[in-house]
Amino acid sequence: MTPPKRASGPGGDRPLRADALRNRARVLEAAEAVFAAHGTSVSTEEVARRAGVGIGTVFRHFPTKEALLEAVFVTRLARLAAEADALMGAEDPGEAFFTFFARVVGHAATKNAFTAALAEAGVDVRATTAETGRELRRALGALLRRAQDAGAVRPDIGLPEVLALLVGASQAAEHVAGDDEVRARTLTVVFDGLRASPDHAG
Amino acid sequence: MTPPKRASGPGGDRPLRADALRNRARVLEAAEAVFAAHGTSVSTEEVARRAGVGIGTVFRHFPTKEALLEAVFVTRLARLAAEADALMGAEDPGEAFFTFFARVVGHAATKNAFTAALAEAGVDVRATTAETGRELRRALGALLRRAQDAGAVRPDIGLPEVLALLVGASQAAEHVAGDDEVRARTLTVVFDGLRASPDHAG
DNA sequence: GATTATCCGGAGTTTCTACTCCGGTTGTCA
DNA sequence: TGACAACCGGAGTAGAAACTCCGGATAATC
Repeated sequence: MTPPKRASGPGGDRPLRADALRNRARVLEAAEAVFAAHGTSVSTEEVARRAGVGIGTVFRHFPTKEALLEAVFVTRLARLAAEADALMGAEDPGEAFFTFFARVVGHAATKNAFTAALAEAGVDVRATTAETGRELRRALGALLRRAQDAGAVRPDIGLPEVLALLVGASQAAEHVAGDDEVRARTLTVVFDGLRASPDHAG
Repeated sequence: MTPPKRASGPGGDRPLRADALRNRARVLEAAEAVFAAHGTSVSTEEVARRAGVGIGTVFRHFPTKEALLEAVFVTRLARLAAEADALMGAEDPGEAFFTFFARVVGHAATKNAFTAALAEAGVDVRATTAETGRELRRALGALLRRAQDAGAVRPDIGLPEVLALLVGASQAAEHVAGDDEVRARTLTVVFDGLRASPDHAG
């Protein structure tokens, strides 16, 4: 499924050496863990330490810190898009939609600084992020349409609203990270709002 | 109403000199504007420039950048608490509650980095912020209880849930800052969820 | 108006971090 | 197994930003 990574640049590049490939994966994994735990402001040196490699190695694979952040974000967004696609096969469209929503929010609750990735996906800053963001929006849009057709989600909202609510709910979940009951009740409010028929509120 | 500011420290301090008082106010105002426009990561020097004073002056009034940020946050939180108190006199409790909610979110839409202040109020990091945060929670709690007694807000949620939704909705609004229609529809979803009766979602 | 405590300005110091560079090491291929 | 290209580590560099310090200016007081 995944072709072997190649050195950056257009056209005919060589495949990466085995150790390089291994280190790249380690760095990415370490970066995700560190950024999640302490925010995106932690130093690149800390990421290198966590990955068990030198700083030079980190910067060779990701030429700037921003590129590293972007790579982490893209990884997460792609993972989410895949989850959404998987849920497209579910029998109950409404349940599929709300399950996905809850799962995204659940990730945000424990994994800090993830909201930024979601927000990024919505506004398309960088090129590669944009591509993966499109992928996620496509998948989420499909889930939403199916749920609306089944009458499980109000018909008067679109993808932008859902995306905004996703970002907001993730932030809210991060905010009440300690208390699972509060988080559940907060999510219930949003879900009830998403189900509400448009004529409900005079 | 406001007693003249005094030099920091416990016990018998002298009142500030007139120019010192003026500069302090200027710095605070400039900091709020700059942080709102470019985020809290802008340099203290930029704040000083905007305020038309030297860097030394900024650091004399606010010994660290963190103290400056905190002062800005406290100012905003206090302003919100006052707004909430003012709305306690409104005749329609439900309208008062939702008006306040929308107003807070409206601030966040244009004024960046304000969500952080709200979040801070919820978790009580610093001492002075904690005090003002308590004040805001008290006022918001009163608005909520009145609205619930009037049947305008579902009874199965408490202040923590509302606070989380406020933080989340503010983040969502910031995210769709460009599009007022999307923001309005997103807020409608949250409001409908807040109104929904608990047995609605069997 | 003279005196003095207070305050201001901004150059300088310290610290932190992203990023570079190259001698040494390791994987790859014949 | 030998030769070479690719890769690694981490000391070193550059730049930015928080914070300090003191000579000069200014407001308060008599």
